Amino acid sequence: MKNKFYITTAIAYVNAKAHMGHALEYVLTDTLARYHRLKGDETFFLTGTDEHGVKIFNTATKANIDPQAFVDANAKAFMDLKGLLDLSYDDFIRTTDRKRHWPACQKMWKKLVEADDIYEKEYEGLYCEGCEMFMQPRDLENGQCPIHHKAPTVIREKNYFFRLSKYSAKILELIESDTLKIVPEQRKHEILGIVREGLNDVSFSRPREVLPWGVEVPGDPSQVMYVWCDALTNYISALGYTEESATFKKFWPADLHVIGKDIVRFHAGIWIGMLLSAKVKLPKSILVHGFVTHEGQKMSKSLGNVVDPVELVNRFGTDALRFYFLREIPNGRDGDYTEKLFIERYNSDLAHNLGNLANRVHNLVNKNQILDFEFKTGSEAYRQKVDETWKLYEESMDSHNVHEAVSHVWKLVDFANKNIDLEKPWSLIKTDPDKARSVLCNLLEVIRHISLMVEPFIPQSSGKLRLMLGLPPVASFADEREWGSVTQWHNVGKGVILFPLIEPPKLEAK
RNA sequence: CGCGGGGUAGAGCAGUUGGCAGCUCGUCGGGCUCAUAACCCGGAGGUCAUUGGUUCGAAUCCAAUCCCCGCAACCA
Repeated sequence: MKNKFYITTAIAYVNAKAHMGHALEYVLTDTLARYHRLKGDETFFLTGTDEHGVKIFNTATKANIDPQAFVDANAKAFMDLKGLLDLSYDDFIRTTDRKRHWPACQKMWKKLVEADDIYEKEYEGLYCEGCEMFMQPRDLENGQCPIHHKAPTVIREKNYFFRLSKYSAKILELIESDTLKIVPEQRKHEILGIVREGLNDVSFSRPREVLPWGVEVPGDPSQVMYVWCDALTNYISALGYTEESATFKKFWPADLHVIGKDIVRFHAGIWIGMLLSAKVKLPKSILVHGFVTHEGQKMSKSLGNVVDPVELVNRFGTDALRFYFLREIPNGRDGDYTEKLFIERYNSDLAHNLGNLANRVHNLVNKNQILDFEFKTGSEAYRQKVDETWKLYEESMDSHNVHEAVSHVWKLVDFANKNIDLEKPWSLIKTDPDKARSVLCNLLEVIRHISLMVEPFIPQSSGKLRLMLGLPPVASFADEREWGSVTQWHNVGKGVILFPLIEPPKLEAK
């Protein structure tokens, strides 16, 4: 019996290019998807783009570009990340997809109407023309917009509202009981606090004059769906919610939504409310990640300290960036990026610990012409360490704690480095070749296990490692998870430099 | 008294059924020489924010205080 695993990222708003936060989310999600695939779960990994809204419409028209052409170009930049970050998603959904996405949104809307959860309301708000958005009275300074120093105008408009308040108590219960699991725990507390105060009904549509770029409300061409019913529905529209396709039936509900800490309330609140109302099954859990700061500061255009993930990949490579995110950023918390730390982590963990380990073992095997040998039983101590690592690794990965899983694997790398030093195969070669052979076998075997465990983190490097070992790429854990499951070492390659050292930046560069 | 998170070695962090304070990086000393000036071993470095309490014993439980950071309707 095969388990299924459906995992999603949030869809990216395409009015700007991808930043570190997107990259972090994609890498984290990709790693979990890869893990589940190797584990044998039938896995579906979805990502996509959010392409509607006033902001995008205005940016495009100001630049004299057709909105669709504008989002096409921007969405492409996000799709290009697949290669750059080595992402393994199965599908990419765009909210401007009129064939797949729009009908699903409209079906969702109709379901909400059927449940009597959509009602019409005259909305009155303070609108700042400069900001092009509604403002809350508490945001104003002396009745004026603090940015544009102009009094906002009072605008009245017709909106459809979604009766989210009706589901407030139910949602609270779902989160408290972990029926909808929110990890890490810290984020669960945060959202519980918000839900306990009671969720309010939310505006679900706006007049077409103010929101011309979006999905039409069924039965009322004068109204366009506001972001919620449009964007959140992507998680099911891509699977084929509209026609209740086989894919939809197989993969929904989602096993895991991976999102940033700023949108927890929408996923744990509005999205769940919508599904309850439409009588669609609920996602099982939500994994919340933090933001990426730069030298301890929030990245922002105004501070001019934005780090471009694409540039980092070009400079240091895909796996270097993937590894940094996974190794350095603890579950759910904000992570800091500094170039110094990035290079340090890479040089120390990847180059010196893992890369050098693989290199020295392979060179010992090659130099001493013991390329072709058979693996007997191996050392009990090594076997135990590997088994123990697998257990911890799986525990961490199964609870979506990738950061912890990485650190377990690196303890195994340390173990190997320590033992090669204790057993000194380079001198055993001269005194006791058989013993040397068996030591090297144990080490190769450990490296093989490492190549399996790191595949979800750094797939390219895992592939190179396998090539060195003379083994095919990792296909699944099941085939190779046991100690000693590879018995013949015929094609052990030469030691190559897996991770070339990165020169630390010159001081004057700063 | 809005809600939530946190204050542990130079930096970044672990550490709740209370029991001699740990990890990574950096730093200092030693070892090894198979390897990417890598790897291994050892040392130095902390009044665990403050104050009081419970206890044979508290980073860990309780009370109070100080400080930092998120969130409070549409920026991952």
